[in-house]
Amino acid sequence: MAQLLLIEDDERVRTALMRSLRDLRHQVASAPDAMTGLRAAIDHRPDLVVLDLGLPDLDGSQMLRMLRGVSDVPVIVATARDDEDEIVRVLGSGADDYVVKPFTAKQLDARIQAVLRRVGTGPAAADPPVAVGPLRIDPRGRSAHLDGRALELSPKEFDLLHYLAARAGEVVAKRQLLTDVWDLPFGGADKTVDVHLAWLRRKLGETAQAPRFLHTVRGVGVKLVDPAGDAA
Amino acid sequence: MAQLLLIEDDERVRTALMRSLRDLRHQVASAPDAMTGLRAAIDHRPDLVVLDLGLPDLDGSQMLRMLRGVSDVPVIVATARDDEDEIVRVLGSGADDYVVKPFTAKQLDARIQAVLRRVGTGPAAADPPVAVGPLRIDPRGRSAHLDGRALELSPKEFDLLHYLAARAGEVVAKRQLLTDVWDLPFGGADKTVDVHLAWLRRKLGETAQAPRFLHTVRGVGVKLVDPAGDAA
DNA sequence: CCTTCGGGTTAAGGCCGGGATAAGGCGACC
DNA sequence: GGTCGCCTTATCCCGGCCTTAACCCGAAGG
Repeated sequence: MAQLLLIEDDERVRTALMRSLRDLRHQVASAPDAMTGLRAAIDHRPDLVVLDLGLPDLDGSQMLRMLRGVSDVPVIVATARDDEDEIVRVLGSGADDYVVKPFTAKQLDARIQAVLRRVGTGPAAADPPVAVGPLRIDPRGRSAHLDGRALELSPKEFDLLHYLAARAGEVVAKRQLLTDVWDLPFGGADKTVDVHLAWLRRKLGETAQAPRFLHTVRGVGVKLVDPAGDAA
Repeated sequence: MAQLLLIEDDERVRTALMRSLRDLRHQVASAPDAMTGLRAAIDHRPDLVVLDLGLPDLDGSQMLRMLRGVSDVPVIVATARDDEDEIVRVLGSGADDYVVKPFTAKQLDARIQAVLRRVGTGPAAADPPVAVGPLRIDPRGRSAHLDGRALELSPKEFDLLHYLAARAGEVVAKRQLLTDVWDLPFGGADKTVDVHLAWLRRKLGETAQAPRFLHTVRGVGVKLVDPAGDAA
């Protein structure tokens, strides 16, 4: 959803984060050190930079100043330990937000969305409403309407519906839902997804036998389709 | 579907895998050791590298770092034994995924598809829809349409139809179908294929005596052809 | 002309994935 | 501290799907 630049020296963390952020629909470039990161920031013009503190070649505040010299791209810093002084210093140097390790990709994504919305730049700033046939979903207001009538959804139900609606027509595996919606990259029981789907179906006024939006694809997952559209 | 580089020292395994991966529509180059592999990675610029651990001349993590020095090509490592430490170490060194021997070509292909889709590079990232005459197949939504009308297919039926449609005009042996669609490289009864073909024919509105799409070639296998096209 | 073999079709049975409901735990809010 | 809503987990059930088997037909070959 947004062009990101990830500056992180630990290769393990870097590749894992890139992977997860791409799953969450971002375009991600990365750099292992400050100098490469600066060059990438100049070349790629990202919407936002995620900057790990404790880089080998430059300290965080210096790096921030150099970044700011290049552009006014918003920056989220990631700190290893919960060092209040450093956080204060870094926020004073122009960082827009911070996250403390360890954190999940979903948590970071939430910060990214918030920062982009606040600064009002980048594609993710919009977080646009989704419409699938008679179903309208407004992420900003966390409200959903079906045929003009408001749906009363629990938090998880809303997230699930939003996630599926944003990928309308595409089959999504339950495990994928557990990682992206539930933020459980490893554990978690598929059954939980089934239950929430059942609740959603009830509120959407449909049954599993006569689905309107939520079609289960046996052995694979579920997909949300426009009942009127031909494209399934 | 993608340009692969297979680095594997055991010649028997290497040739078998190359053959299977080519059956699954990949272009495969191979190398028997780390140094040849590095050169091939530089020369061929593959979309993805499949790297066997336990090469004679270099250990896995070293090899990974050198590969990463050459390019940011995604890597899937194949490990002989289920050594958790080694897997963790290797994933930390930048591998994108791993498979444990013994594995089937289909299992490896599934990993390849997943990795390419995740990193968003390579031709296989798309997993494009297939059209053969009036028959349209959408792998993302796992839906198939004939003359604009949706087909209700079971999971195996869909996989089978998709596999044949992606190879339209080409005769495929039943044994090949058992390995690539059923993932049964050794056992399995050809009859199962026959039964599924019969079901498919029924749903496609054709009979074996008057075939429209599915033509059996006695003693060899089946092929799916465009009824309108001259190419048979 | 008869045998053999590959393929087509239908039926039966077992397995497994998914639907539904209920109960329990947990945190939030009051 | 109490109450309420939400999420998770467990259990039961049902139905579809895949496999296997049996029988039939037609073609190829002796």
